Amino acid sequence: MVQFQSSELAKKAGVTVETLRYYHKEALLAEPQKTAAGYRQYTEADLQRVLFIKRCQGLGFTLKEIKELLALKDDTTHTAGEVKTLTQEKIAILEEIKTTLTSLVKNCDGKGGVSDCTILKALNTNEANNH
Amino acid sequence: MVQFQSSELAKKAGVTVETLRYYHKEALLAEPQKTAAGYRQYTEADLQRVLFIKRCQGLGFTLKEIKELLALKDDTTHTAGEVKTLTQEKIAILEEIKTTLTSLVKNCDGKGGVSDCTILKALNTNEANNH
DNA sequence: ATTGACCCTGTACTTAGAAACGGGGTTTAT
DNA sequence: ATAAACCCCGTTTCTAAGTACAGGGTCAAT
Repeated sequence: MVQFQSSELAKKAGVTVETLRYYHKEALLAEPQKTAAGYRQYTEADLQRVLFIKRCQGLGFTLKEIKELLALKDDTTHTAGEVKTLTQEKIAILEEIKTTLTSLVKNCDGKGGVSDCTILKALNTNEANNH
Repeated sequence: MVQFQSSELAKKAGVTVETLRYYHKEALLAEPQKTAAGYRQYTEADLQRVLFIKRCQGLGFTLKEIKELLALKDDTTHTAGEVKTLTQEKIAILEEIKTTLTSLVKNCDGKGGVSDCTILKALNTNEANNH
Protein backbone atom coordinates (compact mmCIF):
# COMPACT_ATOMS: atom_id res chain seq x y z
CA MET A 1 0.00 0.00 0.00
CA VAL A 2 1.21 3.45 -0.90
CA GLN A 3 1.71 5.71 2.07
CA PHE A 4 2.72 9.36 2.38
CA GLN A 5 3.84 11.55 5.17
CA SER A 6 2.10 14.77 6.15
CA SER A 7 3.75 17.25 3.83
CA GLU A 8 3.30 14.92 0.88
CA LEU A 9 -0.41 14.49 1.47
CA ALA A 10 -0.79 18.19 2.18
CA LYS A 11 0.85 19.04 -1.12
CA LYS A 12 -1.26 16.56 -3.11
CA ALA A 13 -4.42 17.88 -1.48
CA GLY A 14 -3.50 21.53 -1.79
CA VAL A 15 -3.63 22.26 1.93
CA THR A 16 -1.00 22.76 4.61
CA VAL A 17 0.17 20.33 7.26
CA GLU A 18 -1.44 22.60 9.85
CA THR A 19 -4.78 22.22 8.12
CA LEU A 20 -4.50 18.44 8.34
CA ARG A 21 -3.84 18.72 12.06
CA TYR A 22 -6.87 20.96 12.30
CA TYR A 23 -9.02 18.40 10.49
CA HIS A 24 -7.81 15.71 12.88
CA LYS A 25 -8.71 17.89 15.83
CA GLU A 26 -12.15 18.54 14.35
CA ALA A 27 -12.62 14.85 13.65
CA LEU A 28 -13.13 15.41 9.93
CA LEU A 29 -10.21 13.12 9.25
CA ALA A 30 -9.18 10.16 11.42
CA GLU A 31 -5.61 10.02 12.69
CA PRO A 32 -3.73 7.59 10.44
CA GLN A 33 -1.28 4.94 11.57
CA LYS A 34 1.95 6.30 12.93
CA THR A 35 5.52 5.05 12.68
CA ALA A 36 7.47 4.13 15.80
CA ALA A 37 8.78 7.69 15.79
CA GLY A 38 5.23 9.03 15.74
CA TYR A 39 5.20 10.11 12.08
CA ARG A 40 1.76 10.00 10.43
CA GLN A 41 1.39 7.53 7.55
CA TYR A 42 -1.43 8.65 5.29
CA THR A 43 -3.08 6.47 2.68
CA GLU A 44 -4.76 7.16 -0.63
CA ALA A 45 -8.13 7.06 1.19
CA ASP A 46 -7.02 9.93 3.41
CA LEU A 47 -6.08 11.93 0.36
CA GLN A 48 -9.48 11.27 -1.20
CA ARG A 49 -11.18 12.37 1.98
CA VAL A 50 -9.31 15.66 2.12
CA LEU A 51 -10.08 16.27 -1.56
CA PHE A 52 -13.74 15.54 -0.82
CA ILE A 53 -13.70 18.13 1.95
CA LYS A 54 -12.08 20.69 -0.32
CA ARG A 55 -14.58 20.09 -3.13
CA CYS A 56 -17.49 20.50 -0.76
CA GLN A 57 -15.96 23.68 0.61
CA GLY A 58 -15.63 24.99 -2.92
CA LEU A 59 -19.36 24.44 -3.29
CA GLY A 60 -20.13 26.59 -0.31
CA PHE A 61 -20.59 23.97 2.38
CA THR A 62 -19.21 24.82 5.82
CA LEU A 63 -16.99 22.33 7.63
CA LYS A 64 -19.90 21.64 9.96
CA GLU A 65 -22.10 20.69 7.01
CA ILE A 66 -19.28 18.66 5.49
CA LYS A 67 -18.99 16.79 8.76
CA GLU A 68 -22.65 15.89 8.39
CA LEU A 69 -22.12 14.74 4.82
CA LEU A 70 -19.14 12.67 5.87
CA ALA A 71 -21.13 11.17 8.72
CA LEU A 72 -23.86 10.10 6.25
CA LYS A 73 -21.22 8.78 3.92
CA ASP A 74 -19.47 6.83 6.66
CA ASP A 75 -22.58 5.19 8.04
CA THR A 76 -24.04 2.87 5.41
CA THR A 77 -27.37 2.72 7.22
CA HIS A 78 -28.06 6.18 5.79
CA THR A 79 -29.65 6.74 2.42
CA ALA A 80 -28.92 8.59 -0.79
CA GLY A 81 -32.12 10.52 -0.15
CA GLU A 82 -30.67 12.16 2.93
CA VAL A 83 -27.69 13.43 0.98
CA LYS A 84 -29.97 14.69 -1.75
CA THR A 85 -32.09 16.56 0.78
CA LEU A 86 -29.09 18.30 2.35
CA THR A 87 -27.89 19.32 -1.07
CA GLN A 88 -31.29 20.60 -2.11
CA GLU A 89 -31.54 22.70 1.03
CA LYS A 90 -28.25 24.30 0.14
CA ILE A 91 -29.47 24.99 -3.38
CA ALA A 92 -32.71 26.53 -2.12
CA ILE A 93 -30.82 29.11 -0.08
CA LEU A 94 -28.59 30.04 -3.00
CA GLU A 95 -31.59 30.20 -5.31
CA GLU A 96 -33.50 32.58 -3.10
CA ILE A 97 -30.63 35.01 -2.79
CA LYS A 98 -29.82 34.82 -6.47
CA THR A 99 -33.39 35.53 -7.45
CA THR A 100 -33.50 38.65 -5.35
CA LEU A 101 -30.18 39.95 -6.65
CA THR A 102 -31.14 39.15 -10.23
CA SER A 103 -34.39 41.05 -10.02
CA LEU A 104 -32.50 44.03 -8.63
CA VAL A 105 -30.05 43.91 -11.52
CA LYS A 106 -32.79 43.45 -14.11
CA ASN A 107 -34.46 46.69 -13.13
CA CYS A 108 -31.19 48.58 -13.33
CA ASP A 109 -29.94 50.03 -16.60
CA GLY A 110 -26.59 50.90 -15.04
CA LYS A 111 -26.84 54.43 -16.31
CA GLY A 112 -26.33 57.60 -14.37
CA GLY A 113 -24.78 58.37 -11.02
CA VAL A 114 -25.28 56.42 -7.83
CA SER A 115 -28.30 58.54 -7.02
CA ASP A 116 -30.02 57.03 -10.07
CA CYS A 117 -29.15 53.48 -9.09
CA THR A 118 -32.28 51.39 -8.76
CA ILE A 119 -30.37 48.66 -6.94
CA LEU A 120 -29.39 51.02 -4.15
CA LYS A 121 -32.87 52.46 -4.10
CA ALA A 122 -34.38 49.03 -3.65
CA LEU A 123 -31.92 48.16 -0.90
CA ASN A 124 -32.92 51.37 0.82
CA THR A 125 -36.55 50.38 1.03
CA ASN A 126 -37.58 46.94 2.12
CA GLU A 127 -38.15 45.57 -1.35
CA ALA A 128 -35.15 43.33 -0.85
CA ASN A 129 -36.86 41.63 2.05
CA ASN A 130 -38.70 38.87 0.21
CA HIS A 131 -36.53 36.11 1.63
CA MET B 1 -35.94 66.10 13.96
CA VAL B 2 -36.69 62.76 15.56
CA GLN B 3 -33.77 61.29 17.45
CA PHE B 4 -33.32 57.98 19.25
CA GLN B 5 -30.82 56.63 21.64
CA SER B 6 -28.79 53.47 21.06
CA SER B 7 -31.16 50.84 22.37
CA GLU B 8 -34.07 52.37 20.50
CA LEU B 9 -32.26 52.38 17.19
CA ALA B 10 -30.92 48.91 17.88
CA LYS B 11 -34.42 47.60 18.49
CA LYS B 12 -35.86 49.24 15.39
CA ALA B 13 -33.03 47.86 13.28
CA GLY B 14 -33.08 44.41 14.81
CA VAL B 15 -29.52 44.47 16.07
CA THR B 16 -27.93 44.96 19.48
CA VAL B 17 -26.26 48.04 20.87
CA GLU B 18 -22.97 46.12 20.71
CA THR B 19 -23.45 45.66 17.00
CA LEU B 20 -23.90 49.41 16.53
CA ARG B 21 -20.69 50.03 18.42
CA TYR B 22 -19.01 47.48 16.18
CA TYR B 23 -20.29 49.24 13.05
CA HIS B 24 -18.92 52.52 14.35
CA LYS B 25 -15.55 50.90 14.96
CA GLU B 26 -15.58 49.44 11.46
CA ALA B 27 -16.61 52.78 9.98
CA LEU B 28 -19.77 51.38 8.43
CA LEU B 29 -21.78 53.90 10.39
CA ALA B 30 -20.60 57.37 11.41
CA GLU B 31 -20.74 58.32 15.06
CA PRO B 32 -23.84 60.47 15.55
CA GLN B 33 -24.08 63.63 17.59
CA LYS B 34 -23.81 63.12 21.29
CA THR B 35 -25.50 64.77 24.23
CA ALA B 36 -23.48 66.61 26.85
CA ALA B 37 -23.42 63.37 28.81
CA GLY B 38 -21.97 61.55 25.79
CA TYR B 39 -25.16 59.69 24.81
CA ARG B 40 -25.46 58.95 21.10
CA GLN B 41 -28.36 60.67 19.29
CA TYR B 42 -29.27 58.68 16.22
CA THR B 43 -31.40 59.96 13.38
CA GLU B 44 -33.75 58.32 10.91
CA ALA B 45 -30.89 58.31 8.38
CA ASP B 46 -28.80 56.19 10.74
CA LEU B 47 -31.65 53.74 11.06
CA GLN B 48 -31.98 53.51 7.27
CA ARG B 49 -28.28 52.89 6.97
CA VAL B 50 -28.32 50.02 9.45
CA LEU B 51 -31.34 48.53 7.71
CA PHE B 52 -29.45 48.82 4.42
CA ILE B 53 -26.52 46.95 5.93
CA LYS B 54 -28.81 44.22 7.24
CA ARG B 55 -30.58 43.81 3.91
CA CYS B 56 -27.28 43.48 2.10
CA GLN B 57 -26.08 40.94 4.65
CA GLY B 58 -29.24 38.94 4.11
CA LEU B 59 -28.35 38.83 0.42
CA GLY B 60 -24.98 37.31 1.16
CA PHE B 61 -22.74 40.35 1.01
CA THR B 62 -19.96 40.50 3.60
CA LEU B 63 -19.49 43.64 5.67
CA LYS B 64 -16.42 44.36 3.60
CA GLU B 65 -18.47 44.29 0.40
CA ILE B 66 -21.18 46.35 2.05
CA LYS B 67 -18.56 48.91 2.96
CA GLU B 68 -17.72 49.13 -0.73
CA LEU B 69 -21.38 49.53 -1.65
CA LEU B 70 -21.80 52.24 0.96
CA ALA B 71 -18.70 53.99 -0.28
CA LEU B 72 -20.15 54.06 -3.81
CA LYS B 73 -23.46 55.22 -2.44
CA ASP B 74 -21.87 57.98 -0.35
CA ASP B 75 -19.74 59.36 -3.14
CA THR B 76 -21.97 60.76 -5.85
CA THR B 77 -19.15 60.82 -8.37
CA HIS B 78 -19.64 57.06 -8.69
CA THR B 79 -22.09 55.52 -11.11
CA ALA B 80 -25.02 53.17 -11.06
CA GLY B 81 -22.98 50.95 -13.38
CA GLU B 82 -20.41 50.28 -10.68
CA VAL B 83 -23.09 49.08 -8.29
CA LYS B 84 -24.59 46.91 -11.00
CA THR B 85 -21.20 45.34 -11.70
CA LEU B 86 -20.55 44.49 -8.06
CA THR B 87 -23.99 42.92 -7.81
CA GLN B 88 -23.52 40.92 -10.99
CA GLU B 89 -20.21 39.58 -9.75
CA LYS B 90 -21.96 38.34 -6.65
CA ILE B 91 -24.65 36.71 -8.75
CA ALA B 92 -22.10 35.00 -10.97
CA ILE B 93 -20.48 33.28 -8.00
CA LEU B 94 -23.83 32.07 -6.67
CA GLU B 95 -24.86 30.92 -10.13
CA GLU B 96 -21.76 28.84 -10.64
CA ILE B 97 -22.12 27.03 -7.36
CA LYS B 98 -25.83 26.51 -7.81
CA THR B 99 -25.33 25.05 -11.27
CA THR B 100 -22.86 22.50 -9.98
CA LEU B 101 -25.05 21.48 -7.06
CA THR B 102 -28.11 21.29 -9.28
CA SER B 103 -26.45 19.02 -11.76
CA LEU B 104 -25.39 16.76 -8.91
CA VAL B 105 -28.94 16.60 -7.62
CA LYS B 106 -30.42 16.04 -11.07
CA ASN B 107 -28.40 12.87 -11.55
CA CYS B 108 -29.47 11.52 -8.20
CA ASP B 109 -32.70 9.57 -7.77
CA GLY B 110 -32.35 9.63 -3.99
CA LYS B 111 -32.87 5.89 -3.85
CA GLY B 112 -30.79 3.34 -2.05
CA GLY B 113 -28.12 3.60 0.62
CA VAL B 114 -25.33 6.13 0.74
CA SER B 115 -23.16 3.79 -1.29
CA ASP B 116 -25.58 4.30 -4.20
CA CYS B 117 -25.55 8.07 -3.89
CA THR B 118 -24.44 9.67 -7.11
CA ILE B 119 -23.87 13.01 -5.37
CA LEU B 120 -21.32 11.53 -3.03
CA LYS B 121 -19.78 9.59 -5.90
CA ALA B 122 -19.36 12.78 -7.90
CA LEU B 123 -17.86 14.61 -4.95
CA ASN B 124 -15.43 11.75 -4.60
CA THR B 125 -14.09 12.19 -8.10
CA ASN B 126 -13.26 15.58 -9.48
CA GLU B 127 -16.49 16.00 -11.41
CA ALA B 128 -17.47 18.74 -9.00
CA ASN B 129 -14.47 20.78 -10.06
CA ASN B 130 -15.96 22.73 -12.94
CA HIS B 131 -15.88 26.02 -11.10
C1' DA C 1 28.53 13.47 14.21
C1' DT C 2 26.62 17.30 12.50
C1' DT C 3 23.63 19.87 9.30
C1' DG C 4 19.30 20.51 7.04
C1' DA C 5 14.88 19.12 6.15
C1' DC C 6 11.60 16.91 7.83
C1' DC C 7 8.24 15.38 11.91
C1' DC C 8 5.82 15.85 16.51
C1' DT C 9 2.98 18.38 20.36
C1' DG C 10 0.88 22.19 22.54
C1' DT C 11 -0.32 26.88 22.66
C1' DA C 12 -1.20 31.35 20.81
C1' DC C 13 -2.52 34.41 17.19
C1' DT C 14 -5.56 35.84 13.00
C1' DT C 15 -10.00 37.64 10.53
C1' DA C 16 -15.04 38.35 10.51
C1' DG C 17 -18.75 39.63 12.97
C1' DA C 18 -20.27 40.22 16.68
C1' DA C 19 -21.63 39.23 22.12
C1' DA C 20 -20.38 39.76 26.80
C1' DC C 21 -18.11 41.79 30.75
C1' DG C 22 -16.31 45.14 34.10
C1' DG C 23 -16.50 49.48 36.05
C1' DG C 24 -18.53 53.54 36.14
C1' DG C 25 -21.76 57.86 34.77
C1' DT C 26 -26.91 59.48 33.90
C1' DT C 27 -31.82 59.90 33.84
C1' DT C 28 -36.33 59.00 35.49
C1' DA C 29 -39.52 57.80 38.79
C1' DT C 30 -40.75 57.44 43.34
C1' DA D 1 -32.02 60.44 47.47
C1' DT D 2 -31.96 56.17 45.88
C1' DA D 3 -33.09 52.29 42.74
C1' DA D 4 -34.03 50.75 38.10
C1' DA D 5 -32.85 51.19 33.72
C1' DC D 6 -30.50 53.34 30.74
C1' DC D 7 -25.69 55.07 28.71
C1' DC D 8 -20.45 55.23 28.04
C1' DC D 9 -15.67 53.04 27.19
C1' DG D 10 -12.27 49.52 26.92
C1' DT D 11 -11.28 44.74 27.04
C1' DT D 12 -12.32 39.97 26.65
C1' DT D 13 -14.61 36.00 24.78
C1' DC D 14 -16.92 33.44 21.04
C1' DT D 15 -17.30 30.57 16.39
C1' DA D 16 -15.15 29.36 12.01
C1' DA D 17 -11.34 27.97 9.71
C1' DG D 18 -7.28 28.04 9.89
C1' DT D 19 -2.00 29.96 10.54
C1' DA D 20 2.00 30.60 13.25
C1' DC D 21 5.00 29.76 16.81
C1' DA D 22 8.03 27.44 20.39
C1' DG D 23 10.53 23.73 21.77
C1' DG D 24 11.99 19.50 20.70
C1' DG D 25 12.66 14.65 18.13
C1' DT D 26 14.15 12.13 13.62
C1' DC D 27 16.08 10.87 9.27
C1' DA D 28 19.31 11.10 5.34
C1' DA D 29 23.38 12.74 3.58
C1' DT D 30 27.84 14.24 4.07
